[in-house]
Parts: sequence; structure tokens; C-alpha cells
Amino acid sequence: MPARRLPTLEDVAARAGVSRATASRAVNLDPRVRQQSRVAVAAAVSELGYRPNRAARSLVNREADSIAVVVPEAEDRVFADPFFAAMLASITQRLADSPVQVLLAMGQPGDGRQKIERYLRGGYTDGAIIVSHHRDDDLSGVLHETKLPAVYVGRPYAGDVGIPWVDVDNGSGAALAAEHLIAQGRRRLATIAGPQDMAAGADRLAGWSTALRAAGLDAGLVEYGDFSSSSGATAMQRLLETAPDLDAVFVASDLMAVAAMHEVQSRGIAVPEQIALVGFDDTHAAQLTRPPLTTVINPVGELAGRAVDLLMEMMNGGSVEPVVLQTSLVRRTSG
Amino acid sequence: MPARRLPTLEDVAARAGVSRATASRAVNLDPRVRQQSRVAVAAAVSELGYRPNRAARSLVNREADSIAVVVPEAEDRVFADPFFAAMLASITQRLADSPVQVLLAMGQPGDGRQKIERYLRGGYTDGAIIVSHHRDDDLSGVLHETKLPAVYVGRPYAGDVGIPWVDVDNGSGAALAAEHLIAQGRRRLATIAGPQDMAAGADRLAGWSTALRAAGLDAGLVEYGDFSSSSGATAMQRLLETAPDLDAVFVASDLMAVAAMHEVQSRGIAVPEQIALVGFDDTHAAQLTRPPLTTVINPVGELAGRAVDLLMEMMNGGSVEPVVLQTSLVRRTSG
DNA sequence: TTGAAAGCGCTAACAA
DNA sequence: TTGTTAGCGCTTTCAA
Repeated sequence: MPARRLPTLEDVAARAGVSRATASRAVNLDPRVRQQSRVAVAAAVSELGYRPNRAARSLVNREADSIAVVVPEAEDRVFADPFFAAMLASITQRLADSPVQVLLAMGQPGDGRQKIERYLRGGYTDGAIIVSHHRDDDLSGVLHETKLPAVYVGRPYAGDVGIPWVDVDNGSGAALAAEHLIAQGRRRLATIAGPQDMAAGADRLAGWSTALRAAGLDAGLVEYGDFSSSSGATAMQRLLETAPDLDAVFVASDLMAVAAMHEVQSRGIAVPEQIALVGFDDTHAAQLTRPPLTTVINPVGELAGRAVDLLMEMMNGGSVEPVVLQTSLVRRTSG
Repeated sequence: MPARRLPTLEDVAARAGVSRATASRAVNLDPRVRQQSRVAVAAAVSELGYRPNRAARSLVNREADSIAVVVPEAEDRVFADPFFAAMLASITQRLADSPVQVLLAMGQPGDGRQKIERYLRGGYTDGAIIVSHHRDDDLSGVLHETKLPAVYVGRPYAGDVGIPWVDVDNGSGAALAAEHLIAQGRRRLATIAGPQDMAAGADRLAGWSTALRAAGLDAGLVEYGDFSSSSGATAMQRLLETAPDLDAVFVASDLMAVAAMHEVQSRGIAVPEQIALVGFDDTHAAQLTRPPLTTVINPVGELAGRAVDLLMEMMNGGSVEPVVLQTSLVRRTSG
């Protein structure tokens, strides 16, 4: 609802003394435009303050000039988890200078999936980045049928054939945590694992267990959370009841780890003296706990960047391969 | 880039045995369509899985069917602050069932403002909700010129004439905190105020100071932050140096308050025994600190809901008045 | 209550 | 290298 009629390409063409077609070519940097026309059009564009009409362009190009970031989680979950937040921020930032708009589609499995599916089928978007993927979300049907360029952030559970993904090496990240704790002399090690219907949850647990067994230690002390803060607290409670003698816990996300630390400390148990704690993600919160949290770095910014790059490549018709990023451990004082 | 051609209105019309015009009317619930045609069209729509093409509709209606949520802050700030997060989540949720898309436009004052301004001028959106507003952001120029329906969340600093806003009563909220602390017998009271180029920052400080003076107490103990976590920590440090004898601090945001609490506790000072702490916002984090944070409730969900309602009203040509919501205090154990 | 026809602003054949 | 022309899918006069 602009105040006055916005200048159209027709206006630009008239002012530059060329046809609308030439103006269009100039605006779209088509090489077969004379230098002179190019300059004239550019001048007219800036004098008039011309901006292409997105809808008109979409209509003929059959492109929306937007990508969807899909998060199959409840809205409040998405914003409560710093991992998503950082992910979204990075993706947005990466696309800040391009004309591509970022659309955020969230929704829990319930009605949410339908909404998301409808959305992806609607042709409102040229591509999708799917961020948190559970085994049963099953977006692969839509994705394949619509042939919509898409990339997963986080390996899809069942390995969605033909749809690339970017992920960190979750298994070796968890192993890093295990080795670090073992090297400290901890012997009664537990883990609060993530949801097992997500590759990140399953892979971290697998890496952890393997490393423990390799060291000849018991890998049986496991409780499960869903990466949320409250689930971390509950899991920690259960762990403390089951194995009061444990001396180290690897928690599969910082969000859960922070809650777990509160849980431990509220019982008067000292961190790291009595129980060492290691998290995963290296979110901002990891630096704010007392003691600050030792954690496995999840390079969110790079993950986001690579995902955007892959998607762009696909949207340009290229074919791409999955990307695996390595992690490392930040040693702070919690363990 | 759909796999096959999506059904168009033409297809629907053909199948329903009516003209495209009638099909259009039926789809848009125009009353002057015979019952019989209406039914036929509805059937064709669902059989074909027809979805109106957004771009085509936009082109003729000159409406984008989207609203922008504008946050004039750096991307990482937006996501690091639970207040924004909750705000965005609530707005998105409110619009979940409508065809209106939510576009998120962020950007710091530097290049960001230009981007945002260009964006609002581009006609890409039918309305805007501006969430965090600083004195010098000066979006009012664009807003007035473009006559774009807009509403501020948080009273704009200088009272942007003609553009409505929704806000909590920040002054009385801060007074609530003051009275609560005073009633406890605290006498050496300080505050970590928010940025003074935002109404929320200025109003909370004013309300606090007034309440202190009304009780005959010194209102001079003030340090400033910018609502961010790190600024809260620094402000607390300064306060502790300036006035080692203080016995209560009102912190103008939970994000700052949590950091301030860590700062206090890391010096071995007991909360609330030696220093009482009261925050503002009642974000999730307020429940996670030890001790849990007493804080002033900022009803984000309602704020968001009212903002959306106002905006919709304006987009329908209605005129609206600013809305002020009342706050209350949650007493937990930090103060 | 309906249909025919025009046109939103743009891009892309096609012809020159 | 350029202009003419058609047409993307939709809504909306205008006439019937």
C-alpha cells in the first residue's frame, strides 16, 4: 500500500529512452546491452528510485525468490533453543545482501507438519533448509515429489536419498568428551543423551558409548532427554537416583547441560570436584554458568553457511554432496 | 520449481463448468455466486488440489499478503535475547492460521537501517511491527511517507505521531520492584538501567527513581546497560566497586539480571541475604538461576497479540489507539 | 448471477 | 543489440 504509484520498468525505459525489454535486460545484467543503454538505464533507475516488482517477477519466472527455513518443532521450542536461534541468525545473515527472502516455517508434528507440507507444495518458495529433523517427520515425500531443492542441517535419520545435508561429526564429538573425561581419571561416567529419533541424538550416544567401551568402561549409564532444558533437569535427577556414585556426565546439548548443572548444584554436589560435566554445542549459555561449561563446539555459523551454499548450488541446478564438519572441545572448568 | 504445472484457476473453472471469473469469486467468498456454482467450484478446488498463486494475486491486488517484523538490532542480538525470541514466536503463532506470511527484517543501525528502510519502501509487505526501537532509528520518516500500516511494540522514544504502539507500563513495573524491595527493609538500593535511548530503558529508570524518592531514599545509585547479558555483568561490577555496601539491585532486564547475579555470586556475596536482586521480563531464564529470580512480568504473548490485532485493524483501514498493558511482580527467592 | 476482456509489472521468444 | 509481442495467474470492471 504505497503512498503513490511506484515507478515501473516502463517508467525507467521511457526515461532512459529505450524499450522496456532493454531496460529489463539492463536491470538483470544481461550482457547483450550496449554500454550506453546500460548506463542510461542505471541512471534512470536511481533517479526514479525504481525497484523491481517482486510479484510480477515471480509470476513470470515462476520463482519466489525466497527460501524457507523449516523447523519441525513447536514455535516456543524453536526460540527457546539457542541452537536454532543461532542457526536462523546465521542463515539470515548469509542471505542479507541477496534479494532472497528468508521465510521461517515452524510447527510441531501435530497440525504443524501439514502446514509445512502444504507450504512446501504451494510453490511459495524456491528451496528449503530443514533444520531439526526427527525420524517421523517424513518430509522426504514432499521434497521428492515437488523436486524442491532442499538441504538438511543435521543428517536426516534414515538418510534421505538424494537430499544432501550438512552436519558435524557428532560421534567423534562425543568421543572427544569421553576421552577428555577419562583422561581426567573419571571412571563412573554417565550420559544424558538426546532424542533417539534424531541422528544427532543417536550419533552422539553411539560415539560416547564406543569410546567408553574402548577404554574398558561401563557404558550403561544413560538417561534420555529431548535437548530441551527441562528434559535435561529431569534426566539428571534420574541419573542421580540411579547412580549416586557417578563422577562425570556428558550431556548431549548445552541447554540440557545447564539445567543438569543447576540440578546437581542444588543438591550441594560440587562441579567439577564431585561430578564433572561436559556439554555439547558451545552456546552462549555455556560461558555463563558457574563454573563455565566445558563443551563440544558445534560450529553453527559454518553449518549455516555451508547449508546456504549447498542450497544455492542446487537451486542453480548443480548437484552436491553431504558435508561433515569436525568438532573440537573447549575446556572450561566444569569438567 | 514444482515438479509439474500446478492447477490454475482456469483448470478449476473448467472442471466446475463455470468461467474463470466465477471461480475467482467463489474462491474469494464473493456473496454473489449461486450456491450451485459455489459448491461446484469448491469440489473442483479440492479435487485438483488448487492453491491460488500468490504472486499473481499480489500483482493484481497490489498486496503482498505478508507483514514484516522489524527489529533494528544486530542479528545475533535478536536471537540472544529471549524477549525478542518470545515476541517473534508469539507473532508467528498468532498468524499461523492466516495466509499472511511473516517476514523477519533485522539489522543493526549501520547498514541495517538502510536495508530495512529500502525494504519497507519496496512494497514487499503490507504492514510492519517494529519491535525494538531506539531514539535514533528514525523509521518514522519511511513509515509516514509510505503510509505503511505499522505498529510499534514498545512506545517509540519521541512518540511517533500517528503510529500506534503497544507497551507495558514500564514505569509502574519498576515502581513495583522498588516498593517490594523497600518493604523488605532494603535501604541501599541500586539499579542497572536499560539504554536511555529506548523508552523502555528510560521509563523503567524513571519509575524506579520516583518510587525511591517517594520513600525518602537515595536514587542516585545507577549504572547503565544495553539490555544485553554482558552489559549487565559489567554494570554490576561497576556498582559493586562504587557502592560495596548496597543491599538490593533492580535490574531492568532478566538477561542483564542473570549476568549480574553470576557476577555477585562469583564474588562470594550471597543472594538474597546480602544483596537482593529483582529483574524485569520474566523470561524462562529467571526460573533457572539459583536462587530463582524475582522479576517483573512482561506479558510478551499478550503484547504480541495486541500488536498483531492493531496492525490487522489498520490494514483494514481502521484507526487505532495505543495500548498499555499492566505488569505484575513474581516473587521468587532472589529478592 | 455470470462471462468476456482488460490489465497488474515483468521476462522471454522472436524478429529485425 | 534492440524492440515488438505474448503471456505468467489472477481480480475486476463492464455488459449481459
